[in-house]
Amino acid sequence: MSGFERNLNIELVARKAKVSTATVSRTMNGVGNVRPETAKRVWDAVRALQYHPNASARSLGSGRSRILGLIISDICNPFFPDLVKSFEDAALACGYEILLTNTNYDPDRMARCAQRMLERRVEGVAVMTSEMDQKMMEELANRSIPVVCLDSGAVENRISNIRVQYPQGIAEAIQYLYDLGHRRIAFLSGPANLASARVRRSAFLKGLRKHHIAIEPELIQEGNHRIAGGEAAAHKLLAVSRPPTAILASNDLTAIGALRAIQQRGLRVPEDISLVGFDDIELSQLTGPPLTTIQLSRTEVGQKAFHALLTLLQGKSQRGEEYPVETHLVVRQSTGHARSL
Amino acid sequence: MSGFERNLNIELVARKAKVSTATVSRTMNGVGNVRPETAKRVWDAVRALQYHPNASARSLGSGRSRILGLIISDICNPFFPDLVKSFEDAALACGYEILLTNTNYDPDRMARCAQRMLERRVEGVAVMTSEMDQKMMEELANRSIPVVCLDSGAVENRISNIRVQYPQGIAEAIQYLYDLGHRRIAFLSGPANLASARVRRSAFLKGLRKHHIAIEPELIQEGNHRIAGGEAAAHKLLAVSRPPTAILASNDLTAIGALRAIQQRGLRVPEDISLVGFDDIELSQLTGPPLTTIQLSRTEVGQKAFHALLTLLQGKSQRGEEYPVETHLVVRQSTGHARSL
DNA sequence: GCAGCCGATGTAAGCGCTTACATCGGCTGC
DNA sequence: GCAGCCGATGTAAGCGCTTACATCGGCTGC
Repeated sequence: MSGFERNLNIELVARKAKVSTATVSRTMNGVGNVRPETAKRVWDAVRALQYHPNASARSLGSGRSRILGLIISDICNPFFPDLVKSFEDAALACGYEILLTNTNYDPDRMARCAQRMLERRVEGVAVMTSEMDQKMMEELANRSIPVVCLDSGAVENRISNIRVQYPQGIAEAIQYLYDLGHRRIAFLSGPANLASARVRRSAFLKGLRKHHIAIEPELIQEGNHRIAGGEAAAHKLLAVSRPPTAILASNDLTAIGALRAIQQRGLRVPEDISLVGFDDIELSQLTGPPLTTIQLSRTEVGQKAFHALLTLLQGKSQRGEEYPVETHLVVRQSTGHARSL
Repeated sequence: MSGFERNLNIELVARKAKVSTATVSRTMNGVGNVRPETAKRVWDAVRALQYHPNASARSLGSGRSRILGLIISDICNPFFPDLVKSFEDAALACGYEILLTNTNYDPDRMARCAQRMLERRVEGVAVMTSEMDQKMMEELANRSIPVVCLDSGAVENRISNIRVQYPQGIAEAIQYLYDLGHRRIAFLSGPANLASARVRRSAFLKGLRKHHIAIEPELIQEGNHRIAGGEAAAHKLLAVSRPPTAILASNDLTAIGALRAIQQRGLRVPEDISLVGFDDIELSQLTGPPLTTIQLSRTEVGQKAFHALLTLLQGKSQRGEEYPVETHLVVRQSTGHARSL
């Protein structure tokens, strides 16, 4: 109830339980052999004093932080909360704390994130953002810290990769639009400097080629993966001489922006124009009309990222691995037959 | 490039810079007097070795963790990301790390969150969720750790409170609906066990009384602050003998659920029924029609929470304070004149 | 010319844990 | 009956920092 006399540490607990600090430590950590009666005395003392071991001292003493780093771009981007949650839940269940940092799409801030990770001596890092920092990767490698990336380059020693199967879902979507009679299919890409945006774009181009549809540069516009960017890009798309009958967007926010632009021009979705998003964020079910989109499970990404890290940590394999995450078309109401021309 | 010889610690740096560890520490922390030439030698060594001080050792040595705890319910609830981001940005700018934990609306998990905070020796905690844990509050008080709550009870020693001015925005909304001719105004409340939901509800009742509108129990239904709950509650509301002409919802997700229910029944918003949400999450701009709602700035909440904590930490005032956050009606397209009966 | 001060730096204890190693009974097995 | 083992516990060093205190010149001011 009242204040504590000086510092509540393991020694106070040991004194109260009439054992040594080693026994307190062993009891609380469940290592070594402790007589049940002794353990009870220790736990009683812990409870009576409301003792919580100092995590810093624990890390320092054991040489293990039990912390995993999770780097994302921006928690306000609806892509991330699910991912963070699933990663965190999995990590907590295995006794790891997590250090979550946001890069805000800013290289300087990414460097700061990396520094914080290093200072905290994280045991592994999941880099769920494209802005990879080369210096950081080196420093992590120097310290033998395992890393899991998202859609990054090659798998290496202690570097695994979560590979989203973009082409799969995008091929499905194009096939679906093709079957509905669409031949003029536009693409609203993400920012060109974003790796995952580039992959989506090239998967789109590949899909078109497969159906022998000529690629018209004016039917590809660049957004920024945000609503406003999608809206602006869609307006450009709709202003061309022969507008598309269907639009595939690089992510759902872009698609939502496009939806707005289309409706602003007095056109209807899907009667006048079909629209397909990407990601399947919760929002995409709530638009009018609900969005047909390519589903990418963020929960799966988060869980796989954690397990990839855990595998590396447990040293089961020194070498990193690829972890594929599938994508699938989810048909809702923003797509329909191509308007006969 | 290659692996390090054993452990890279402050002593290695001191050796390389030909100074004592104290001088390295002083240089890196910018305390005490260090000759510029000496400081340069130190920084050169730090860079050359890619040295990052061990945060645990730092905490232990200095007795200060420089960590602030932030407890929220669920990062996937769209209320929180903005709050987290603004809190975190403010904290980082002042040299604090943050420990973010989710209670998942679960008392057990809340207890675990509290334990993690205590083990990490956070210097202050922002509890941005209603599920307050009494035991936790006591333990924090025992350790003289400042706390900032959201919409909680009284201000006490080392406990400040962010008080959202619910009545203000709700009164505005009811006045607005009243002026549009609405007299049968329904309320979709949040879960009764949630403190902030109760405050919103009583502010609603007070608003009705002010306009001498009788309170009909059947026009108040309980949701759960999620879309599905709002949908179900709204269906009940629309099934009564004399349905309302306007609905005020306890949060935007509930309103969105209600919107769905209304449209499912072939009714139009706002022609047949007006709808007002609460919170002004980004989503509320994207529904069809965009939602009239009562705005509550999560960014402001996050920033004020941090500054409240900082004030307590700096010991400017031992006693906690109240920090009001205003709410305001934002008129969009989900509200209109009451249908003449 | 020298006492005294102050800036610059070093020494070493201490923070609160973990854990290798030591110790010490009591029991097992021949 | 006793060597040897093992379970239970304690001792104390060590983890990597910070910081109080000590030290040591050189300069200031009379």
